[in-house]
Amino acid sequence: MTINLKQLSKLLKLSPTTVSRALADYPDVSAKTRARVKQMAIQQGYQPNPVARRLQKGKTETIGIVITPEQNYFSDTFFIDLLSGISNQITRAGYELILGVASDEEHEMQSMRRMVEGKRVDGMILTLIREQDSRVGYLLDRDFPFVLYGRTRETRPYAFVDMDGKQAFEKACTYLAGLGHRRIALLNGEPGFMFPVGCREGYESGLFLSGLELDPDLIREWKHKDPSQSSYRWTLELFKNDNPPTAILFQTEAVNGIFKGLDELDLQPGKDVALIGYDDLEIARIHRPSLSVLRPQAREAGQRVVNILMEVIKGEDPGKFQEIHQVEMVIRETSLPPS
Amino acid sequence: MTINLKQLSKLLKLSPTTVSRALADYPDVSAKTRARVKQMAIQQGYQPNPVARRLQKGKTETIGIVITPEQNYFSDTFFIDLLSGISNQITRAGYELILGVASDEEHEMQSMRRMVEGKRVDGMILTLIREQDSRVGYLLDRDFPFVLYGRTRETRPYAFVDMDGKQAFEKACTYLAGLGHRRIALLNGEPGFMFPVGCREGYESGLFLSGLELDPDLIREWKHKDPSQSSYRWTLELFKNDNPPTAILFQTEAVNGIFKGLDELDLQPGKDVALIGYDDLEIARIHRPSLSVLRPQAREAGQRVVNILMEVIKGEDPGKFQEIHQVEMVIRETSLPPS
DNA sequence: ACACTTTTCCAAAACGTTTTGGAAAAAGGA
DNA sequence: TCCTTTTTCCAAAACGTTTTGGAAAAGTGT
Repeated sequence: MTINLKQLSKLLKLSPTTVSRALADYPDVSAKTRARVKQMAIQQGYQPNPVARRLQKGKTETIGIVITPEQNYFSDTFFIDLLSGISNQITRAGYELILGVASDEEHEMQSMRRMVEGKRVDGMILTLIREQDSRVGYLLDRDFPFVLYGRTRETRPYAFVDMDGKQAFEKACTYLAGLGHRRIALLNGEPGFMFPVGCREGYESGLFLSGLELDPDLIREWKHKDPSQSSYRWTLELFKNDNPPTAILFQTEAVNGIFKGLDELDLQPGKDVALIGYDDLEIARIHRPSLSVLRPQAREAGQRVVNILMEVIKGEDPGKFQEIHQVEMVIRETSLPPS
Repeated sequence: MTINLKQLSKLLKLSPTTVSRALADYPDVSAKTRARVKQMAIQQGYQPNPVARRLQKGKTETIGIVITPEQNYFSDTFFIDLLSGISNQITRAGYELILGVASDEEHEMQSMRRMVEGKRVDGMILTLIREQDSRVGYLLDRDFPFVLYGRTRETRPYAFVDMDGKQAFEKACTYLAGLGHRRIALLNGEPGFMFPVGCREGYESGLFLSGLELDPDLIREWKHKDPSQSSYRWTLELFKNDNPPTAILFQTEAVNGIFKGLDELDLQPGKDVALIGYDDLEIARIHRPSLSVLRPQAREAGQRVVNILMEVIKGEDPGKFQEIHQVEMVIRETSLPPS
């Protein structure tokens, strides 16, 4: 069951060299012996020891990722889809995915340093990127392969895959304006992180394209640590306004607080206030009325991240890989014209 | 930055042997040279190459885990807490955690086999255990180290850490009965998985201890794939009963459906129907009224799982490690006497 | 000064692969 | 047949550690 190369080669009366090369389809081994070797390998259940191969090849065949639960990472189906795409693609490449779980920014860095400086990975995948992200500088400084899911403020070239949050929010905003909405609010993600930046740009651009004024009173942010709580409070405040909104754009993650706030104000989602969320979580589909959403293709993005990282590890110029993926809009029941 | 043992030993004018042993605190190297070696190692930023060490030691220093997103794994803060405990303890031991993401039972097995037969891990951690779980038989058959979070139906001894779901539901049930509830319903997890078994046992035992009759009409199950949808429907059915319940026990994961159902029936949670959920998720804390819950200590459990796995890997008898952890009850606002 | 013990160090082997640099065998060309 | 080319194989080295089994040096007691 746990036969190794030497034993296998003895069984075949061949040298380990030839067996190794036969299995790797080198041209300098005859078709006949190659077939014989492969058959015996299968019969004996031979699997090359990955640790030995890694040592010889000078690669760990391993990719690292660090997640931070406190930032509400996993309440989001979106992230598990991303992770699923990442994991499957890594497996397909014969690599391993090692996971770190860090409670805060400091431990996040610490976990990454262990992987990088401890020679435990060939490359890193970074998610939930901040506007100023020390991880990016760290990796660029030591020329270590990595790919971002997201973007950051950094002048040096680096590889990333990002969703076009700007275009998505612009689309949602003009759509609502097209329905006749004139007061559109934005409940945006926590400042400091990068993804709300695009959302806001798209929102502003959408307003502009629709000939609407931007009203700072209609913009709020929710906290990562408790999306529901903060969005609940912001929703209540929003409607204290003399001239309250008739529509809200937001990240779906924060929807529970909005629903709760609207409920308390006796406003019906979809009827009294139009809603479009960013991310197609379970709650969006099962809620009545069902929630119109912007739907990023997380799985596909995860696969792209891995494919790009493999290229970067091979030595390709990271600056060549900067992808911005389109986001689909799914119209359901909460995006009606104003009443 | 990436100095190796040979170079370091040359710098110190010592043999690699001595340097290696100095760093590992062997007694056969003098205190003076040990200090000298350690200082130089730090100064040069020497980190032993883990791949080389693994090859020599014949260990991968790696633990595997496979998760399945479709079973709604991550909507549950509980699981990320468990994973957090696991990850941190593994890091503390100098090991790595490799993650597989599988879409279904078949890929779950496939992912595990790759890890085990491909010699990629020293041990496995299994979660979300089924009553008949092929993974357990597979690992027992080849005598491969593993620890379950949960239990299964298997006569051979194996190591596990489990929550005392039975005791928890018994406690919750007798508590509600003590408040005067006579009709207590159970909305339980999907059959086939092991954890609902304990919940039901505890429920039945709690009824018995309180002198209450068991009414099969008050028991329902929700589906893993869409907890909210199925629990919503069951809730509606539950109250079609001539003699409807005044209290419901359930896994917190399914709470959204219950809230929605009660809302539709114009029943107020906590007031018209007492509720106690299993798992202290975010929604339980932020909902108004806040949800009374049974709170398992997921983080601690994760740490125990790892510590036990390390012992099993060392060769200890797995049968010695069978832990059942108590579950705390947190009384909030949804566990009042019947009105 | 001698034998004996303890301390301190190290050369060589081992872990299981892949790669390098040939060498032997077979095939091809005259 | 003999020389050349191509095909097929393999011995040895290498990857960077840890462990094994001493050997040299230093200390101890007489």
